[in-house]
Amino acid sequence: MTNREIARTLDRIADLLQIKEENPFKIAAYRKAADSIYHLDEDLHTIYQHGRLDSLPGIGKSIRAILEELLEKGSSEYYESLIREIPEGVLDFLKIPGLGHKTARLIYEHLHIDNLSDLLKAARERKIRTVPGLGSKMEYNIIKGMELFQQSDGKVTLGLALPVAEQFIDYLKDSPAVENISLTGSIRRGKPLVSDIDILVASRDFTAVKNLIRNFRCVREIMEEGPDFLAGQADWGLKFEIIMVEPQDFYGALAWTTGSKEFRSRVFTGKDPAQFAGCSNEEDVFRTLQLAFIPPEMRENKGEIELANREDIPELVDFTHIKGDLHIHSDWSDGGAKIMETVSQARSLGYSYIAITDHSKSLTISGGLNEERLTQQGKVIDALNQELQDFHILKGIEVDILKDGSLDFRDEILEDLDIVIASIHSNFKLDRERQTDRIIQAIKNPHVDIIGHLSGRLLNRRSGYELDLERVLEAAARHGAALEINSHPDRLDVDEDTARQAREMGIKIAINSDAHHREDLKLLRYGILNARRGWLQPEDVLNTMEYDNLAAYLKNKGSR
DNA sequence: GCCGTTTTCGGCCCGACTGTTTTCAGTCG
Repeated sequence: MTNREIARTLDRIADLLQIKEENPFKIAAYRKAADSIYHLDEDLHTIYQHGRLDSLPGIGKSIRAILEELLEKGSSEYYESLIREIPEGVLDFLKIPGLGHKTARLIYEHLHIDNLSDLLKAARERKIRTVPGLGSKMEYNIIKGMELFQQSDGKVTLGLALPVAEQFIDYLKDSPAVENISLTGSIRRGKPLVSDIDILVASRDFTAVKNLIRNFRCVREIMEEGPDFLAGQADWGLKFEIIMVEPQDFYGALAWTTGSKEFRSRVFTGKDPAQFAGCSNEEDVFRTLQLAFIPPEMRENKGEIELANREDIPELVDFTHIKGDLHIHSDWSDGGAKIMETVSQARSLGYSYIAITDHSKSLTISGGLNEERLTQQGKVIDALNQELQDFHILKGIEVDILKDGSLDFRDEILEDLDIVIASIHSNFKLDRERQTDRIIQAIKNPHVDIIGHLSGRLLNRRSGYELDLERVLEAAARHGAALEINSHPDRLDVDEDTARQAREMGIKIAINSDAHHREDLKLLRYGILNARRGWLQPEDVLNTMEYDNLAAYLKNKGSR
């Protein structure tokens, strides 16, 4: 089992205990342990083999025993015993927004429903209201929640699919039967939600490749097989398809399979695949097509083909352009890492600066900083900056935008900071007009440099709040506020279309990790994919600036 | 269930919103 799967099992234990109304602190202990394992940057198997499970925070005697069982056998007796009491299907109820553990238990006990489709049926038949304490609103809630589900159409986040896809590639690439290998399809284009993992393999021995795949530990089931492909289900229920081609056909096939349906039909219709035989890279393929090379993320038929015809494809931002990360939490609020741990991680990524932007006081659950703690933190950062060579820590805050659009700190406090991100973390359900006014008021504050995760969406879980995007972008452009691409793969917010529109309006974008743990800094890769899908170029992105330029830019912001 | 530069027992992030109440419990962030 991977770290993420083990973390998920612990989380499910916590959910089951919560449905059983066990001691809340015991539940919290399982959640903490799950979180701790989820954010490890080392394989739990390795830690176990070195006898270091005890050293992990939040792992004591009981949970360690469960981990050992999971690592050795892939299952846990404790977990099995819990799902004998509460069927696993009841856990799915929790995916419905507004339906929590208590309600899940009530529905299961009174109606004996243990799966989502029966739940939907009961809601439609108005049976939910027969449960004491539940009413028609919950029925509406369930029906609405299921709609969101069905909209996602079985798609999963890139954050879930990409690591598994990369495990496939790591596993296959070293085999002598595999001469070349690449992601392809929507996952290669970096779409935030993908329906499956597509991988293209160049080989002279398809049988050998198929056997490799069948024996891969991430593969659960082979569902379909053809002469040159194998499709099935991997860990997490992820669908995959491995396509095999002869080595000389690899790059032609790669270009052919990467683009969206619309892109492919415009670029490849009527073309003979044989004409790409022997291409030694994708640039060759595009040359044969008499087009400038189009980066995979752009291949959506949204105007890029016209640009390629004119040899006018822009240079897109990539990781090598990134000089720092401007949205990072530390253990001063709800982050898991000390500031210096984050600094060392940032340095290993080649950055020359970071901004520490913890939560502000209203977000009590996340340990938001009050004025006093913020000042203390500022002094600590000043001292660290004295010691650091060739690296800078910006003093910042992710300040809450309150319900009325005012900020959680007075201007005099914000003024002293190097960088201010303003974000919404409450009152998601204001009407469009009020929500828009609220954000615009924050944008107008001269100390606000960046608006964090503008839409508030959580992919596959929650749609964003009601907003008049046009008005917000106009205000951002007028007042010189930047927008964030929050790189967390569950957010990717702003989305690619908004990023592209912002770019066209001259609004700067900051590609931020919103890291809460050391290794979360690496989530920036998702934000960069999103930025590239929005056609962003290095000069559009705030954190491609060298430190001195950025510092000057931020300093001038207030006077613009 | 975990943890301890006060502690091996007694603590452990909390406040707002909402729907279902008939004075509050459940959910969320």
